[in-house]
Order: sequence, then C-alpha cells, then structure tokens
Amino acid sequence: MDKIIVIVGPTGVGKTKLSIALAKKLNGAIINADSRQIYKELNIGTAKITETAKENIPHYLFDLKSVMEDYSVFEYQQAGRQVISRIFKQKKTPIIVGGTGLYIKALLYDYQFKTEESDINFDDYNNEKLYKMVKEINPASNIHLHNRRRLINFLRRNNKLKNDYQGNQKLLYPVIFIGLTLPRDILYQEINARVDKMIKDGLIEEAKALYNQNINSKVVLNTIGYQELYQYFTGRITKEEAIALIKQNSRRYAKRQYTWFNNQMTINWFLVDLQNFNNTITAVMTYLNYHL
RNA sequence: GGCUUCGUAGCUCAGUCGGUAGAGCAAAGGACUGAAAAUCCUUGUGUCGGCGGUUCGAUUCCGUCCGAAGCCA
Repeated sequence: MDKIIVIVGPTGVGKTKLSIALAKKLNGAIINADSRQIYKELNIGTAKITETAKENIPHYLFDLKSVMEDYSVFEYQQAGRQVISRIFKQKKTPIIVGGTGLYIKALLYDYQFKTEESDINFDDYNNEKLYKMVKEINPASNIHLHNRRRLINFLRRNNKLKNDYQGNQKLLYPVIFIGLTLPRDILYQEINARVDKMIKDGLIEEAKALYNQNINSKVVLNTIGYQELYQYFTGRITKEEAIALIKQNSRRYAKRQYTWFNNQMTINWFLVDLQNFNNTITAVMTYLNYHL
C-alpha cells in the first residue's frame, strides 16, 4: 500500500469525519491541507478536529503557527513532503484532508518555488506599469491588470522564469483523489447550520479573546468567522449581521472551492449521505479497495 | 367609505415626455505557483400587479379591479 489518499471538498461536507473512518480502516495517518487549521489559535471557526475526535490517529500539520506569524504554500509544501515520506517509512497510509486546493496541488504536483526573491519595492508602481513588466517577462501571462497582488508576486518571485509552469500537471506521488459533495442547496443549509453551531460552541468567545489581545494580524483579518466578528466587536455591525455575513462568506468560499476542485484537479466525487454517513464511508471504501 | 402615494430582476430602487427596460446588492460561472478561508475577472428576459380602453404600437396615457402604505371621515 504505497498510495496517498486525498480527501477534498467544500467546507462543511464532512471531510474530517471521513478521514477518521478511512484512517482506522487503512492504518492511516492524517495530514492537514487546510490553510487555516495551520494556526494554533483558530479552532472553532476552522472546524478543527478535537483531540478526542482524533481517536489516537496521528495528525500532522495542525497547529504549526501562531496567528501572529505568516505562512506560505512553499513552507507547506516542504513540511508536507517530509511528513509524507515519514509516514511511508512507518508503513502507514498518508491521508491528506483539507479544502485548500493550492496547498494540495503544490504538495503533490511538481510545483517549483524560487528560493531567492527580488527585493524591489513596488509601492510606487501603478498597476499598468506592473502589468506591462509582467507581460514583458511572460507575454502569455493571464494575470489580470487589477490583480495587483499577483502581479507583484510574479515580479518578486518568478522574474527569472520565462516559461509557464510545465510541472503544473505532473503528479509526484501515486494519489487517489476522493471528493465529497452535496447538492448546492443542501450544502448551503449545512453550512448555515454549522455556523450556528460554531456560535453555540463559543466562536464569539474564541474570537473575542484574540480581539482583546489586540491581535490584528493578516491571518485573523482574512479568516471567515473571525474577520466578521471583529467588525461586530468594533461596533461596525450587529452580532446578527456578523453571523449572517459568516454564513454568506462561507457559502461563497464553498463555491470557490468547487471551482478549483472541478477545474484544477481530477477528483472522484462521492455524494454524501447525510442520513447515514456509513453509506458514504462504504461507498468510498469500495472504491478504494478496488483502486489501492 | 373618501383622498393621496406606491406596486418594475431574488432584494432595494431608477427609468422610459408612448417604440417591450437598468443600477447596487444577492446569486451564478471562471482564473489561480509564495496572504489561497486570499486576490481577481465575467454574467442582468423580467407576463415593468391583473383585466380592459385609446393608439400603428402601452410597462409608460385613461378606466377598473387587486394589493401595500399614509391622510381625512
């Protein structure tokens, strides 16, 4: 058994639940592929698995960083590849679980990152100028004029790479991609209900603790659940508005995840049985037994 | 009961001095190599409340009915 199993899908479909079930049956070790579960302080809002729910199955790449620290795909790629080889050495099955498509792709495909980067400060350059520079280096670039962040990223890190990323589609490991899905309207109901549950479970208190410590890091201000509650804490919106916003942003996030998984990777999709999740587990296991 | 205003896209509304209509939000689709739960792009056919009338032509004018809000009895 030398294959990696990857569980993907939109937020709130039940990836974590499936990961535990599969790990038990396949002598697995779980690797997080969720960009926000990397952070120690973000628990309820990221639906991070609890210690008891882990059922003694090894879990890697959770709680690596504090929200005060930055993190990047590159770091994730390096850490993840080390963990994969370690798990293989233990004769266990790596089970990668998460909703961050880029992390998964960078980890498993031949994504190459530059170690050196330019120290040019681009603050004085307008988008038109940046766009022109990018086009000079790579005329085939499809980065949009208005996407300043990506224009600058390209110029800072990839300015010596003239061709496109040919490694984009090359898998480095034997992988089985499992996707969990639900009809859109049902998924949205599930997401809404889960947000209500997070509130009941103490999301407001968790976010308030960060707010009270004056933590305004990039991560916190760019994470669904926390960014909206911060607006409530500062009095810009009401609690009800914040909760409604969390739901809306979660739904939009799920939609973007679908766009990625449907178009960037080839996934074997499984419809989740909400009434009896065991049916879902069985369906996935049947598939895996045939393909492992 | 009388008078007034309103009834247009899922929501809030604009508009057509009569030639079948458009913004914001919502929503949907898409891009994706260093913040990715991020960043960015694209997309607006709806019996213009119902039924009649005038007109070559009505969502626009007139009548009437229905519904909402307000004022007067």
